[in-house]
Parts: sequence; C-alpha cells; structure tokens
Amino acid sequence: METLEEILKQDKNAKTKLFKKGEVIQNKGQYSPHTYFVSKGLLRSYIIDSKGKQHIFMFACEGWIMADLESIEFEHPTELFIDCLEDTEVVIFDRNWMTKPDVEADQLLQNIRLLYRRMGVLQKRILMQMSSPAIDRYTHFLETYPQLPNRIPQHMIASYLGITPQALSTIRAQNR
Amino acid sequence: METLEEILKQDKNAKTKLFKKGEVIQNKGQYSPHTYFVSKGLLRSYIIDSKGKQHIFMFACEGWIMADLESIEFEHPTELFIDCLEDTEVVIFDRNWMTKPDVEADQLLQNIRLLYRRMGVLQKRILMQMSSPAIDRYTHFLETYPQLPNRIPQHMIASYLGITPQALSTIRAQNR
DNA sequence: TTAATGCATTCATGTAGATTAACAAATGAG
DNA sequence: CTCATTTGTTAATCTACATGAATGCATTAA
Repeated sequence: METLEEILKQDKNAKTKLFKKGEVIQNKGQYSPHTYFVSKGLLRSYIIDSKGKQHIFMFACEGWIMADLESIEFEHPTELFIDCLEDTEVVIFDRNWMTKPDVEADQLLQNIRLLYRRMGVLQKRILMQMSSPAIDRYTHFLETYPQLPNRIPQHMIASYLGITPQALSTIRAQNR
Repeated sequence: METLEEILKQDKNAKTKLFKKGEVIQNKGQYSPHTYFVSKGLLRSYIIDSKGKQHIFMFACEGWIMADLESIEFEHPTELFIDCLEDTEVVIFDRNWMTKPDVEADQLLQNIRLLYRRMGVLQKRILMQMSSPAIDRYTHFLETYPQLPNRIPQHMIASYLGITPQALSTIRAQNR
C-alpha cells in the first residue's frame, strides 16, 4: 500500500498550502472545519485558559494531522489556536472529507489509520496525565517524539506536559 | 439517515453478545482487537498503575463505542481492563471492521462520526485535565454525562476525574 | 558598543489535592 | 434477622507542583 503522502500527491482535489514560521492558521472563536495533513514542517495547537495561561494540546510534524475535531464534530466555534513553529506545508481537507464519494479505498483506509493512531496517542496521554508524575510523562514524551526536543524550546515541552517551565527545569536537573 | 443501531440490527455480520454486571470483557496483557458498540447497559475501561491504583479511562453507555484503540493501532497488548457496570448488550467488531468491502456507506459514515465524537471528548478531557481545577472538571462531567451519576458510585466519578474519592467529597461539600 | 528581548535556571513560599485514618450509613449475602 | 462489605464523609498531615522573583546567557537591534 502507498503512503498517504504519495496518495495525496496524486489527488487532484487536495489543496496544498504553504505557511511561514509564526503564522497563525486558526484563531479561537472561529468555526473552521478543516483538517490539515502536514507534509513538511511543524504545527502547534493550544488553548488559552480563563487565567490567560497557554496550554499546548498537540504538535503535528511530518505525517501527522492537525484539526480541532471537537469543534468539527459538535459544530461549535473552536477553542484552539493553531500556528506554525516552522515553515510548513500542509494539505487541507474540509469537513466530511473522508466520506466523499471520490475518495479512494486506499486513501480512506490510510485516513482511518491516522485517526486511530491519533486516538491512541490521546488515550495514552490521558492515562499518563492521570496516573504518572511529571518526570515519567517527560520521559515518555522523549521516547515518543525523539525528534521534537531539537525543534522546540523547553517551555513548550513543559506546556505540553501540563507543568511550568520551572518544574521541567527542576526535573531535568534532578535527572542529571 | 438511520441511526447506527438501526443499521447494525439489520447487519447479518454483526455479532451481538450479552454480558452480566461485573463480568470482565478484557484483561490487561491480552491483545484483543475488538471494538464494542454498546446497545444497552454500561461499560467501563480502566488501568491499574505501577502503584496498584485504578484510573478509569472512560465509560461507554448506550450509543457509544468502547475499544483500546492504542492497542489496536500499535498492535501491542492492551493496558486496559474492560468490565460491565450493568448487564450489557454489545455489538462486536474486529480490527479493520470499518474498511471491509461489505460495509455500507451509511454505516461507514456513522462509524466515522462516532470516532470523531470520541476524539472530541478525548480532546476536551485532556484540555480540562491540564487547565482546569477538579471542581470545574466535575461540573463539566455532570453537564456532559447527566445520566451517569445516577448509575455509578461517586468514587468512580473521582477516578474518572483523576482525583481521590475524598477530594471529590470535599469539593461537593463546598459546592453546597 | 549597549540595550533589549527571549530562554533557561534556581530558590522561597503557597496551595490543590494525596494520603492516612476513623466513622456512619447503606447495601447485600447467608 | 445478623454480619460483612461497599460507600460516602470529615479531618490531620504531607507532597508535588505552582507562583513569583532574581539571575545568567544568548541572540538581535540600534
């Protein structure tokens, strides 16, 4: 079977778009039912809570998809900001892209596998958030995304882990 | 469009199964690539962490699906236990059920919507776990699952929220 | 060069929630 | 019915992590 990327490159309907580092793709309050497949670069989604604090929901580098599925499924405005941590190339899909009649079986299968993979990651994240201390979550992050620490600053890792940059710094110091 | 339940009832391939309250459907360490659609009753999935503590990952009542998607997608043994909190009727699917050639378009669309819905819930849960205190998570749980508090004991709600039963008890007392 | 800005580290103190324990009420089994 | 288990509550103490402030070090701009 071909990779999703190979399939997408042959797809006439797929819209490719380039974003610059720092560019904002989606703002809180919008309803934008798009799903982004990252073919190159690095995206980030995050919320800003009632106290003004940022919390990174996820990163998406090459081969991952980025979308506010809660917003798309329940059809309400998004709480998520999405922006680019690097110059990024994405393929954009609309709502219900997966079930359009012209979608090929191969592509559909790949799409569904991406959804499963994503859910697997979300599931693991919830379980770790509930049952493991910050040090274990950090170790797990390093194992799962070995390439990311070289591409993003520490404070973003902390934000992803759900702790402060100070706490992460302390953890790293103890672990040395 | 018909509901998934109506579709499933006409499906010759769908296997229906009955479980008794308390029965264990899946144990940690197994690899069982099944997805359960709950047509009646209530299922629970949970992990037991390295210190022996239980953490409830999710509940699935009527109309929801239950599966260890991490295990299915990455093809490793499950960490999740699944058991019945009530007498429960489920429809069982195997790995790759969604992409079988004999699956009808209507059913496929419904299946994908269930996946999206589930991911929306997971996403919200992660964001709340990171950014909101226990009291807010409890309130959100009550809004999202108004029927569940009548069907499960408090300590299971606490376990789902990621806090101890004592903490939940205190929160509820303050809120009165 | 000198500010100015962003990033990481360390420390002192504060706090949400964990832990442990004790107890009462409800439920269930023999 | 009785006894045992499950469930929910309250309180005292403990701990992981937050908060706020100070410091050093790059990088960039003027």
